[in-house]
Amino acid sequence: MRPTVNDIAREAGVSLATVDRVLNARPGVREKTIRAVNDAITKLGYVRDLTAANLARSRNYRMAVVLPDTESQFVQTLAEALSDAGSIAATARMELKLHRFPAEDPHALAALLTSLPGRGYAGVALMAPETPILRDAIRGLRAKGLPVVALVSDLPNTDRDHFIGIDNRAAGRTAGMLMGRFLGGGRQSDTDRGEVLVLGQSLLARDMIERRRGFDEVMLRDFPGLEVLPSLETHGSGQTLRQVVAERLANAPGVRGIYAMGDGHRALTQVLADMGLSGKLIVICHELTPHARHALEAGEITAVITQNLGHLARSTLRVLRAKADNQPLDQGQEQIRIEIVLRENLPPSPDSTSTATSEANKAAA
Amino acid sequence: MRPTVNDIAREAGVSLATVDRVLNARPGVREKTIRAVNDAITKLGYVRDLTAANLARSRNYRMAVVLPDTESQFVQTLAEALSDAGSIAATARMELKLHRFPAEDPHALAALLTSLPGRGYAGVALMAPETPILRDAIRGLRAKGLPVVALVSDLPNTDRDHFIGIDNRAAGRTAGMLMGRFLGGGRQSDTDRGEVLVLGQSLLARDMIERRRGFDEVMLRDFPGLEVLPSLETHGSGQTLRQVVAERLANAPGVRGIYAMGDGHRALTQVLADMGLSGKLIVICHELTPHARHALEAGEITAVITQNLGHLARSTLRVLRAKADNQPLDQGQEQIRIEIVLRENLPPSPDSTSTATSEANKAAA
DNA sequence: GCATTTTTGAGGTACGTTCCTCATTTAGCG
DNA sequence: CGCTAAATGAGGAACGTACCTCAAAAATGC
Repeated sequence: MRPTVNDIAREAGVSLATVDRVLNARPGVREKTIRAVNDAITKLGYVRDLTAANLARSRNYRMAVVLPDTESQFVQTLAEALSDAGSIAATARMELKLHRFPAEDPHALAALLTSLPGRGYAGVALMAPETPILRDAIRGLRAKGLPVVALVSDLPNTDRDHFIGIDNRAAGRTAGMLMGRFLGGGRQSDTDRGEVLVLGQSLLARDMIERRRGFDEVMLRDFPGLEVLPSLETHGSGQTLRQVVAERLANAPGVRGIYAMGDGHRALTQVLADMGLSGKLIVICHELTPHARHALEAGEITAVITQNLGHLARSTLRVLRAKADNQPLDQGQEQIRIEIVLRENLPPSPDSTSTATSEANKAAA
Repeated sequence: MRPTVNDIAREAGVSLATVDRVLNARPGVREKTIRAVNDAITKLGYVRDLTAANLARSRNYRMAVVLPDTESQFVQTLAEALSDAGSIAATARMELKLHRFPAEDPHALAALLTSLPGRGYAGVALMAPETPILRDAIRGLRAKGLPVVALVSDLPNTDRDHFIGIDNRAAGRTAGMLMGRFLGGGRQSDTDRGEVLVLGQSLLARDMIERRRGFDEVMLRDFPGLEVLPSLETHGSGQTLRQVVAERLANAPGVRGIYAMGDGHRALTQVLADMGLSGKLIVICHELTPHARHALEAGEITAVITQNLGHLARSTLRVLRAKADNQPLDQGQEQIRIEIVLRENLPPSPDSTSTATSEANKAAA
């Protein structure tokens, strides 16, 4: 049998109350006694039973997740992953509420954030671009004792407790290395000449900037024969994307690869198909959305750099809870990895994910 | 507030005892009453509080993990990951015991497995090659109600409840695609001629066979210009590896890539360095061991196909617990992905992993 | 309508913690 | 040494569920 607090008390020759004071760092215990209790703990190999502890505390975790109201498939998939993770975590006394804010309105976002503490939240996860007013709002949340976690895109100059997402600079470097190598680079033959097109939604978003920076870094250093063209902005519109890509490809016959830093896989594969270029270019893009999956399977996209959104969602919950409890994180588990997906290692489609809730219910019944 | 069993009883107009009977599928309740209770459950959105339930049951999960006593860095890293995950999971009433068996002795393994149920285990995870006697042993465990999970290498023809690991055939295909593309394949130029060396510990192990099969599949289909040489066996010995590789490379000047399906990264990079070939060949291998990390960083290895052992370890615990409780799995979470690691997306070294335990203790104190 | 079986209710104890209160002991200090 | 403040002990209630017993009520068969 595992030792309990009572065993510790007996072993240390103190009362249960004292053990409790030591365990929960309550004041009014002598150094010497604390040591005695800790010795007993290590001697018996006591491990606090968190289930019992949480029960006694009747601790529950109501968490807010704040996302932009963009309709992009990425944000949508993320929202689904989060709500799935939330409904599974319900058995562990967690509750997760999704909030949306108008993507281009920092003031609305700040107002929303400011209103959160009053609604009984124990923590906030947030995906948003960094603005001064957001910084203030986050400071306010932290001051009220709420942990704040940045999602997908970091907010390095704020008080946020943690960032959950990938290093976009490294992701860009990864894309660069793949692009260079796939184009036969590094072998100094004349075949590694050519041009590479880069697409981004908006060059203002920090993640896009970092990806581009990482991409350029590697291309310049390792693949000098390849010329990377200036980024084309799509502003999140498929229409614009098709237009600018078609125009550029028509004028630049030397283009052999495309690096798509943002969304818009469907528009991209479509314009390539229209021009009869499907499968003829090396196409590398980000985020394994359903469209990207199809395009990979069809050979229209060569590789996808992605982050596992299910992992990201579960990590968000774990990190928020740990921060709310002032507990340490399992760094290895919370590290979101930069995944490279080819057609060959495409994980099976998680179609069943959305039914996870109903399955859990069935089992409980 | 979340509804409790008492709320359900009140809502359904029955007693607490009846609700309990329904919830735990105990006999002696009329169909009609069961329906009333379930209606109340759905109406109030009741979710069973697993922490309280486990506490009441004083349920604890003592799990056995059985690994071969190989000294390979892979098995060692896996063992560490498992024991780390185990000590973290201790707070959730889980206890994990590692057992080793003589790698070449199926009878010793079977004897070990047969002795497990008596020792109070609630589940068994197992990494071992499939043999008839093992099949019987697993059947015996299952008959005694113990869930059995295959680790790393599947045991498809046994009664095992679940397999935790990657699809090695797909991993081989992934390696093949990378190898072909990195060697400039698919462009029909004469530069994609060349030979590829394949190394494996033993051609008998099922995972090696599958990797080789997947690799060949892609190479034949997509990169006909590249010739894949017959596998060289290293038998897990660095000595042998160095010898056979040196000999082959000396005799086959056309070799431009090496696919190492098994362990032995150190021996491989060493022989390449000795021959002045470091960084001159495309080298793809499996498992992100510490040596592989260094070699990646140094540019001696081009890419590593790997599975996240921390994830695998945590998944093992979750799956065993779910199986022991007859609960459904979160498929998305338990799916181990085939990861491609280049120098550019190498995750930060998890040096801190081994201190996770002490950190948790500190926090608890 | 009666006896019998089935179903339901009432109540209690337990799980391992947390977090109270109040009394008692001990240490520190002049 | 006595006084005060600090430290400790003793005990109990609570968290939400599981599981037990015994009695009461309802349904069933004849």
